[in-house]
Amino acid sequence: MAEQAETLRRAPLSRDRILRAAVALADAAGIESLSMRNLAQELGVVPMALYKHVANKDELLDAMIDLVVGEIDPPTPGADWKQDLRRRVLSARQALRRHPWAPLAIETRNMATPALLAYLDSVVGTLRAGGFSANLAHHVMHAMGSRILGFSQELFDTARDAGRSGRTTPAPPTAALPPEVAARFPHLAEIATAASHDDASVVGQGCDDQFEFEFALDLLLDGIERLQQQAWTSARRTR
Amino acid sequence: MAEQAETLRRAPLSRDRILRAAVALADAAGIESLSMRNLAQELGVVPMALYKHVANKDELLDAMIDLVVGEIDPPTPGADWKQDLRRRVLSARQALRRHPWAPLAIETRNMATPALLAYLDSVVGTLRAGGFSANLAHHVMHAMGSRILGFSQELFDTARDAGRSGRTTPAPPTAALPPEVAARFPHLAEIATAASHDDASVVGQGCDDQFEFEFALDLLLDGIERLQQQAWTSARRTR
DNA sequence: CTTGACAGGTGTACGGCGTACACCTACCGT
DNA sequence: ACGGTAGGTGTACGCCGTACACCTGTCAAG
Repeated sequence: MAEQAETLRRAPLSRDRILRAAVALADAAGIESLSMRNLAQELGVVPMALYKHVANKDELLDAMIDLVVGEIDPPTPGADWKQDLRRRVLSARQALRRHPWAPLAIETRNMATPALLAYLDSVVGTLRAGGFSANLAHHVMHAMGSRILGFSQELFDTARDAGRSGRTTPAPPTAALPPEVAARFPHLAEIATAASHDDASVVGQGCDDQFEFEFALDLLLDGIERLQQQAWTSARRTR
Repeated sequence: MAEQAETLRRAPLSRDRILRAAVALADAAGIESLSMRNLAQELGVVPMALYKHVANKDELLDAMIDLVVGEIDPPTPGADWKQDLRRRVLSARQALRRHPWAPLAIETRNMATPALLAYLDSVVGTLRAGGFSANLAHHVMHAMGSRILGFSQELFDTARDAGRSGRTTPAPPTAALPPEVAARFPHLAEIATAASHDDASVVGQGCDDQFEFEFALDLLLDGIERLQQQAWTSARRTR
């Protein structure tokens, strides 16, 4: 009786509700505690109920990724390719930062979800419209690698285990190494502390992930721009 | 009796033997079938026996990573930073290609194994010796990202699921997309087929991962070199 | 030579996982 | 009124990592 009432009280299960709950759970508690059992409990339902709406856990993960990728800004048709690409990559970064589990999930999956393909396709479209040859566009996609999705496998990533163990405390950005480590790896110790971002006058010591990401992104984009101009020049020369 | 004989026949277990067997198993059967139980069976031993030599599976994985990272070429003290860095990154790539499970394992771990730190430290050392400021070296490490370890999360990676499901068949490099996909993502379809690597005359159509990796690597290294010269110039100017 | 500590392999067991399969039940179109 | 079906349930299986008690062979100290 009471059980019936509860059954009636809760919203009926649906693929959409499951996906939302899954993303919320992964956001809050980390991807490693997203089990079918936990998720079901979160929804007030028995684990096997989920399987009436998703084929299995892999499909669930794919759908979650698509949800996140869907948050990335659409392209701006008229715009300059470089600006537009930069903007979208940073938008991708924001999206993935809202869901710290996503990079790991993306890398783990087999990498062919529809939303992901659509995003990549649109990026290539921007390049082609910007005058890139199919060939050069191909190379550029490889060169950008996972950075095109807004992450770069930061080698010392504070935000990274957020994808595993839940929300991080804000955490001082990459504090200095423990002294015994610093002693054995002097060069790492040196660069860990030294990271002012302008020529001078930056308050926060330590490492600003966002700055580093944009630094690398612009390094790539500038190099790519040079390549494109080269290609254009040489095409003109042989005309 | 027979059991005793067998016990005596097999070499005594040791941390080293376990690590070797674990790497071999992951190489041959994929990281996902490296379970403590499988590994123990491979060694003709009961699962719990392993725990006399490794603390737990995480520690085992860390040790495996260190083994792989240890295969990377050491630096050449006198050499030009750019050449040396290029050579070592390509050496890292070779090492990780011998163990397709390693990139995923590295990304999954918490990223602080001794051999890895030593490698990174030596790379920074090369940069510093090459005249990079600690600051610029820091940025460069971020810019290189996982590429410094010889992989780059190729977005369509044929070799990638080798790390999961075992040795791949040689496999034609990134064959064309299935037609219904190609129709929905025209730009992807276009660049999937178009990928000649020189200006002309390349026999194999399709995508050569090694070429793409070096392309991106050189794009970065060239950009980095330019930055360094800039820094040097401006330092000279203000002298 | 005895003894007792200890290193190293064994057996059992627990809790968690994904999910196959049989079931039950409420609703809906005929 | 009734059969089908969509959707939630319960049980169970085979994996996983690993805690814990146990056994056994080796070897140093008495």
